[in-house]
Amino acid sequence: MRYSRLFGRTSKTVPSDADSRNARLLVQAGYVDQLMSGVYTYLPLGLRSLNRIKQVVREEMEAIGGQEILMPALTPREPWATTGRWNDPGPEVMFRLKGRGDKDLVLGWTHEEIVTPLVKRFIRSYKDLPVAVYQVQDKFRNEPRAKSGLLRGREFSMKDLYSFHRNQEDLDEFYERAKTAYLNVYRRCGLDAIVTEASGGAFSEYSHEYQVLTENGEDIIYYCPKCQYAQNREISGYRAGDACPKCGEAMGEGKAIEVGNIFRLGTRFTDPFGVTYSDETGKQQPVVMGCYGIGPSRVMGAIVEIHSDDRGIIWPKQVAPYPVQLVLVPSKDGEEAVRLRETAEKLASGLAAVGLEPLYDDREDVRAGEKFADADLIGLPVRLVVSPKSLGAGGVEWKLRSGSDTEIVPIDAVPDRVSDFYNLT
RNA sequence: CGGGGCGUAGCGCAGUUGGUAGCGCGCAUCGUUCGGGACGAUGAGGCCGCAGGUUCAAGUCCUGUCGCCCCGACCA
Repeated sequence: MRYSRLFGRTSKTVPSDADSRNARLLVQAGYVDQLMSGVYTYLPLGLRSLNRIKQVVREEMEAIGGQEILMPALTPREPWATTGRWNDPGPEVMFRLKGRGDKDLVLGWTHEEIVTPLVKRFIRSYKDLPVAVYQVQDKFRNEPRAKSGLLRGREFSMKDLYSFHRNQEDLDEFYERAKTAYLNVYRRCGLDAIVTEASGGAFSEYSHEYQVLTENGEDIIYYCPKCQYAQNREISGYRAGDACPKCGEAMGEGKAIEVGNIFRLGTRFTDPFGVTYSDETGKQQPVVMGCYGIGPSRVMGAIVEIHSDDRGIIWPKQVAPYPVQLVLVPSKDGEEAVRLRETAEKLASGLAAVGLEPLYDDREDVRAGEKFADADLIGLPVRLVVSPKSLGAGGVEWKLRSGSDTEIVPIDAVPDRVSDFYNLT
């Protein structure tokens, strides 16, 4: 992608209302644009990162047998009335609107009420179980107070997976696999998530939240630095320094952002919709259910909160919008300028040819300093510089965003070098 | 929903006791610069959030309203 043609731009200043770190950096670097409180447009760079996060999520969901579907965001009142959620939580959370004929409609804020009747249509026998379906979709929640950039929006991206089982044991077994899959997602996204016991609502003793420690978090958790056991303060009687119940180590207290939540729902939703199956004896049995949520947009915000410095974002490899920022440093010497440009163009297409299309800063009228500042702000993991200096030294300059060392790499060796860097993961 | 702050050019801001709007950045053109956000010159860009009111006259005073941010309460 030629930077000169990229829709969206970096800015030296940032809107005064973008106060959280992720909002400030993502707006300043041209990843997102705020439409209203808690609602953002994803610009090309932002959408690419968001899509890469979603891709990681999809791969891990598929790995545990999840099958992707897409349910509507526009839903009718009836199923919400069936489960009682039309009135509780009601309009405090739901966006409601009227359709033709004064019909009550709800914008999807979660999808148990939609997926459960859906699954009922296809479940007859124990042979149809277990089944797990998921979707990646924008959710709408009428937050009393949207805040902190992508961390708490009124429209936000959500992956919600629902699993259906013949009994509690089967749910438990799947639940454990989901727990692991979730940790894989966060690890691949560069987040160090802690599985945290949290309120289970009416359905189970606990749910599990995935919490990432950061000063900008909204939750307080107590966690064991040794064995990683953790509880959310909302259910916890612990205090900082208390002995971990699992290993005895002193527990820590920290602010954290919740990047996922998994629940054993039991028959909370399958009962009201009458979802049953025939067991081996032909007897009808209730279907047991679990649900599992990750917010890719919130994950994106959390990544920026954590992986950034005073100059900009520092993307983890897996979720960077492009693998490489290729910087062409302009030259005053006409002949040399042509040579530099040819080298950079060739390198850009060479990288693209092996699936590593760079963000290529081809701007002619911008000085090196500004290009470097933009590269730091945008935060791609690898920066390659084609300049009189680098060519004089026999190649292009290689630098990681996360470090300060530079080295000269021969031009022909660059695609392999970048490729190796990304294959390590 | 309580408390607080703020709405003036794309962004950041100034605007005095009321007299019809300015600075910086950015943008356009030209020249000089050229590896860490350069400099000079010229220029374009405004429903002063919106609606009422007071006044000869409102960015400025009054009332209302909408929006944004922060702290609470609540929540993936």
